[in-house]
Parts: sequence; C-alpha cells; structure tokens
Amino acid sequence: MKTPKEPTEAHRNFFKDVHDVVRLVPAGRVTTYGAIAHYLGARNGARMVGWAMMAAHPLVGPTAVPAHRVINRLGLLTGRQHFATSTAMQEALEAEGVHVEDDQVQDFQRLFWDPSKELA
DNA sequence: TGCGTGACGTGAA
DNA sequence: TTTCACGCCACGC
Repeated sequence: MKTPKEPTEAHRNFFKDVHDVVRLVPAGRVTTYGAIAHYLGARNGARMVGWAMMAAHPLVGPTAVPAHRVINRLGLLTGRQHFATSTAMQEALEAEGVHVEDDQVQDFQRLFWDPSKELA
C-alpha cells in the first residue's frame, strides 16, 4: 500500500502532538523546535515542528498555540517574521517576563523548557 | 501523480 | 575553528 493514510492507530498527528506540547509550555518559559522534535521521537524533525507552528498560527482561543514561546536552538526568534507583526513575538515574550534583545532571548538557557525533561 | 518546499538541527569536511 | 551539506515528515501546488 503506497498510500498508508492510516497505517496504525498510532497515527500520531505530528502537528497535533506538537501543538499539545507547545500548549504545555508555561508562560515565561521557552522551548525549541529540536526539543519538541526530540520529545516526539523525531530527532531530525525539527523542521516539521516549525510547520506545525505555522499551521497553528490561525488557531486562537483554547486551541491557541504559544508559538512565540517556541524558538530555535540558538534562542533566536526565527519565526517572528511569520507573526502578525515583526515584533509580535518579542512583545509576547516580554509580556511574560522574558527579556528579548536583538531578537535573541536573554537567559534562554535558563528559561529553556524541555518537554522530555519537564513532562518526563 | 509526483516534486519541492519549509519557523531547524546535527554531522562532517 | 568555521562553514557546507544533508536529513526528517507533512503539506501545497
């Protein structure tokens, strides 16, 4: 079957899973694409995590995903360009107490929230 | 139907 | 040491 639309019940929607993990990120904390990807088992799936964010962009309300808390491994707000405004991501982080300077999260390593470690 | 793209990360040269 | 290239999965065209 070349079109395994449902290979098994374990058909874990990567997007759905990513959204769920990001939603668990507490305010004032930040995580990375790689951390989420690794938590999902996809060590190289960091790219797709970004896709999930973009797909979750239009989501609002209970399904809203704090994409502004998800940044790259370097602590840079790489996805800010996809937000409503170039500063929306930074504004949201600062509103939670996260200091952002030059599109880079200060004390990123300290505010880093690892799902596989916190949720473990 | 099939190919390329895409908010990244890691490994190797 | 820094830089280049590759790899992953899913979605869009």
